[in-house]
Amino acid sequence: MVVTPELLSAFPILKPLSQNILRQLAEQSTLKKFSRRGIVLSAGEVESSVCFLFEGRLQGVDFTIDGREVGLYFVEPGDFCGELSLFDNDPQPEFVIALTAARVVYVPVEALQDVMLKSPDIIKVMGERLASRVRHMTYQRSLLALPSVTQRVCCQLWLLIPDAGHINEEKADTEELVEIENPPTHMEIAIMLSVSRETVTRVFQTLQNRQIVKREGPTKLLIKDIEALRALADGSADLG
Amino acid sequence: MVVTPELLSAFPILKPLSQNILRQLAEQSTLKKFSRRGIVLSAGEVESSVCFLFEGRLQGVDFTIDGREVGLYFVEPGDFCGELSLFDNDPQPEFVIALTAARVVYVPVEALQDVMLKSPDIIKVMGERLASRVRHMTYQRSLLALPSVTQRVCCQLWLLIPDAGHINEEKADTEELVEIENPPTHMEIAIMLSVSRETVTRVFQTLQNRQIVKREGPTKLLIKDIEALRALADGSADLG
DNA sequence: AACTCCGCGTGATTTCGATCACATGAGCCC
DNA sequence: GGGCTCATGTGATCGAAATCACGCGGAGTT
Repeated sequence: MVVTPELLSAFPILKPLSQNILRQLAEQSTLKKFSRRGIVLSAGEVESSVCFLFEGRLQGVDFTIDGREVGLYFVEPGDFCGELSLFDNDPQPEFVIALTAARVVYVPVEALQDVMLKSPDIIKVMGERLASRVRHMTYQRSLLALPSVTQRVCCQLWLLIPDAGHINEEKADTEELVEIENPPTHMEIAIMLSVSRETVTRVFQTLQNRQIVKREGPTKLLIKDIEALRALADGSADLG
Repeated sequence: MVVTPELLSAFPILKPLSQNILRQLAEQSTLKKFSRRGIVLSAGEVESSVCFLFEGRLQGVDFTIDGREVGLYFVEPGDFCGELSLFDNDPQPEFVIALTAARVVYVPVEALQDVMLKSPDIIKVMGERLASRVRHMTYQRSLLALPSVTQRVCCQLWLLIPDAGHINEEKADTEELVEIENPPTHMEIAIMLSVSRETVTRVFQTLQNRQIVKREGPTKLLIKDIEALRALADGSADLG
């Protein structure tokens, strides 16, 4: 499908580029639609693209030697994935699959590399992005060392809250209702944390009993008590 | 202590740089010695350096919310760490500590960034390096999902074998004795895999009973049966 | 409407590894 | 040498979560 420069400029990372460059990129890009479980990027792929997510949610997944699925990260709209191939020529290391119906813009790496050569800004931004990815993986790794599975699940849930960072500042309105659209399934959370699906279900069950979260239809999860969730996530409370 | 351009050129990543640039870098660099458990880099540090390891072994470590130590990666001589600060201005995310006595060259990020501006080669190499770090973290993450702790330990041990990659090719001489100098302690391996120190000890005990590995003095670990170790690592065998 | 698949919910059982509590022995520093 | 600390070795106990097994209901399909 046709990709317009306007579509590309919807992505923060591409926004600063000139109209000219955007047009050039757009020409080489394609828009693909995926339904749930669709494979956006395959591991081992040689000719690769950077995938900009327009709509939906993706998950990077890997597999252990014995075939277990491992969740690595989530991709939210406005963000992208597959950027590793910009930096080296090795194949894509992990799979990226669609968790919900999704629309993805594929930009060939070569096209983007050309742009990077011309505008050092983008190099810088891509470098920052990769660094941020490392930081994020480090944090995610430390989650796995938490002794309490409940705490792991609550931390992960916390990460799913839209711009969780800014919530700290406004302690006043803790009553604010936060919601997560199209939350990952229990299974998808489970593989992020290397716990069983049943365990995640049981944690969610308890959270609902305690009025901390609430399902609002099949596509929405309501966080009714942010403070309680934060306390569970940072370990100052537990579901004894 | 004084750093000479020759010392810097011992590092593969700096080797391609011109004598001029090396001299310039050397002027701003310092050499520090550490004894076991010394802190090479602190998390949260603002003014940071890239640390080139000349001798010894380092470990990147993080801590969970509840204070548990988490092992992230090992650094071998010729390699470096702390490179994240080259890409963004955020503080160093994890600690790096010396596992053995070590000699480390500190190169201030600003100096290295100047060099990067002038020679795009280095940018490229640093980008590749960061990408490789992501790949490595991804692999390490998938280790944590292995159901068998024995397998986890054997995989980690496999990663410690000097250039483990090339062993695949020479299947002929599987009798070759491989050795690991100054192997990490059981505790250091344990935190990499989020298992208890005792469990690591027990796995090693079994490996020694089966004549797969052998301690050779306090500073050397002998791999007596590479094939057996590989089989345990890839799951085609287990320590029933 | 009947069928199927998939995500969720829940109990019973079991097992593996954490934890605790030691012992032992090798450097190391006065 | 004597007394540190630190790495390793080992047994006993216990508990939390994996696994197994199943029910239930909603969404999509034919």
